[in-house]
Amino acid sequence: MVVVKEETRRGPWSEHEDRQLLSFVRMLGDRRWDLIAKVSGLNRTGKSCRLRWVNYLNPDLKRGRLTPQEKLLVLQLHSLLGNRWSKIARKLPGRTDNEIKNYWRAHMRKISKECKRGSSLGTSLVCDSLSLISETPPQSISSLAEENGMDGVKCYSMDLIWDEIESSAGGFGRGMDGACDISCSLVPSLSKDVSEPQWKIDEDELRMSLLDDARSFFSNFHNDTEAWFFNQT
DNA sequence: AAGAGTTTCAACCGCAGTTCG
DNA sequence: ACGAACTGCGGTTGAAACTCT
Repeated sequence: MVVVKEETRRGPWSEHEDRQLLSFVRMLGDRRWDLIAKVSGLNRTGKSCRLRWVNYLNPDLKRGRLTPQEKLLVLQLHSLLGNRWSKIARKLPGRTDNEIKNYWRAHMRKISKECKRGSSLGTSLVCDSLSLISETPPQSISSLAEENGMDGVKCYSMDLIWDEIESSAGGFGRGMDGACDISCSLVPSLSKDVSEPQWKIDEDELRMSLLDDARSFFSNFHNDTEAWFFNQT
């Protein structure tokens, strides 16, 4: 006799499954996912149930695109926390780590594409990202860092920042093949998240203009103040 | 109108950390 | 103290929706 083990269901959730999961989460809470998976008869893994709840069914979730304010906050927090999406998500009530991660990747893709094209939009997007980071008041960064248990973080003055840009770039990350890599340590996460040669632009000219644009951008915003950056060690 | 290219979003996977017996 | 089971996180993928040519 052959016992056929029913395959665990995968793929998109049906409305019926959603309703079922919802009612079991109400009964058992949103912690015991393996138990929920077993007793609900959903034939899904606990992991899958948790994910569906966290990313979709949880009534506390906000629907729709991130607002401009939320986008700014994501960029600021990412500059501080790196790819710790769940930590970033905790600062944006109603948003999930998945949502934020997706937004960040889309944002980076946009920048890299524009850079590839060599358009000024690419430059401005990069500057936007840099400015968002620097607009965060030092005090709030400090408190955020403390909250997240990041003691010993490194603060940068504007001078240091520019030193770093210029040195890391033998100009802007002059890579092995001489291409432009603006994902210098100034914005550490850029290089980590963008796969492929997405930051590579051939023209030295563009490299210098990016640098100039960024420099003038910063000088406009920071005549009187210093921006603070953190490096995780 | 249609096909190609791009973006968005939901879901899966593997791994690391935590809990429990 | 140890190992198994469970949970949470970050990276990745793929399908659907949307936009462009």
